[in-house]
Amino acid sequence: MNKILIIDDDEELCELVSEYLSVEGFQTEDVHDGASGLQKALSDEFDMVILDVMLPKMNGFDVLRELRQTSQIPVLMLTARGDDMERIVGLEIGADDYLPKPFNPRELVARLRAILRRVQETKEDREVENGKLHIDNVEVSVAARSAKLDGEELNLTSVEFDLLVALLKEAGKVVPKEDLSRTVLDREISPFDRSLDMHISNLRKKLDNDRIKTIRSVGYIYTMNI
Amino acid sequence: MNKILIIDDDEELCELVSEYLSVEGFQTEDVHDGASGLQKALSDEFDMVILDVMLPKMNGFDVLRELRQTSQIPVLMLTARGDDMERIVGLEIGADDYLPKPFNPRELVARLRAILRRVQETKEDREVENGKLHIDNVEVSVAARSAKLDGEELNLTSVEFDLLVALLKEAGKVVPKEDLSRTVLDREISPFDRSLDMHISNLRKKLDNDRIKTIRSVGYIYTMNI
DNA sequence: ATGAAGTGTAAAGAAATGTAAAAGTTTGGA
DNA sequence: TCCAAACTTTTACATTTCTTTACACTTCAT
Repeated sequence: MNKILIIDDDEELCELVSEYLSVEGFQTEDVHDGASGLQKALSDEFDMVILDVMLPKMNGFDVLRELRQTSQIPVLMLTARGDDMERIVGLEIGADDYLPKPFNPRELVARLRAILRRVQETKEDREVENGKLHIDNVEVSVAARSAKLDGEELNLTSVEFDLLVALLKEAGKVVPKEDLSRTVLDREISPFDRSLDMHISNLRKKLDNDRIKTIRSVGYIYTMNI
Repeated sequence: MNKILIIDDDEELCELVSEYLSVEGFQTEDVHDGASGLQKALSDEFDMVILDVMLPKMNGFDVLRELRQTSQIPVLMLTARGDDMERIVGLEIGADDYLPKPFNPRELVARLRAILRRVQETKEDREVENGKLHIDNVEVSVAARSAKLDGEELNLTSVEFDLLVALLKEAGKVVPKEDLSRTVLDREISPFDRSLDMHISNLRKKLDNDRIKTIRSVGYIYTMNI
């Protein structure tokens, strides 16, 4: 569930929006001036901010500028209809979108979802780019050469780590022993080489889930839920 | 330089926008119907697409829907002013933003930058500028031959410093012992030469993080937090 | 069922690594 | 020049990691 912070001095509007958003599956909280809005926004408990430009004490642009010093939280700004300048300034100092008042609540939701989707995707892209593999309860960072099971660091040897990565990269597909030997042990497999089997055995012990299955006379597969 | 594909049947508008965008530092190319627009968009040579809704042969929504089957390229849609429905549909099927026509070119640029900012933030993590290596909490100035951990000067010997630089330059990749011996100790490694291992051991003590990992029978790797 | 081939894994053996301490080398000042 | 401190390399041994061996067990074709 996404938590959204609404910063707007119009309490009636806040209530209306909150109601609509809760129907759409968002959790909301609203504050009515810039200073306390900024404080809340920096508190790290929200996924997104809806920010009005016209505010008592500290206007929306000032809040946004302050916020962007340290935070990347997505911000959708509410502006007066037709004021192009305001829209531009907002986007240039780091708003993710704006919506002119008065707005259609359906459109508000569509925009919120568009922004969240964007953020989510770039996060995933970044993870992939940096070599993160995340399958069910195991999480592997290739760059950090660390593997976690249920959030807890696994103490894997170098070969075990490479083996896990090789399997996770092809999760759900059978990986032939020949391939594993080449990528993990860096040599061709020979008829009585049991080294790989031993590493599988040790890895299974450490993972302690039954995800690594054997495909007789072919290789191994890391199975996924669903 | 970012390459932008403009899909709009209004050739005059395409030219105007292209001109404006080139001044702002973008490269552009324009096509005037949906089918060839889709083809271009899938060609992987653009960083972003500006897509008009009203198009001959294949309208903007159809193009977007097709495009989203396989591509995550950012798309900004151009819609008729005031048509909420269009905006919403566009966002829901995967546009990253929309802009109602007629639009202020400054606003177009602001929106393009906002979207690209989101997408491009990935590349900023490692700075390798003017002889400085900065990875997580260690910072090395090659020119000054100084290394800092959490802002505090590390008292490294000459070999330790060179070793750290050699590892940081390839952070996230395994550096073979042979290479390290050549670049750091300036000699070929021999079977029972343990000098490098000692320097690694001493460097690890001083760094006091667990970033330097061993890859048995290959070399060492400086791992990164992601 | 029966045997051949493949697999699981404990345990022994081999190889590589970690590191304290000794030995050798360099450096900078008196 | 000589010495002492700082640095590097070698030595030696403990430890870890990887491979091989050995044997019990499973699977599959006959």
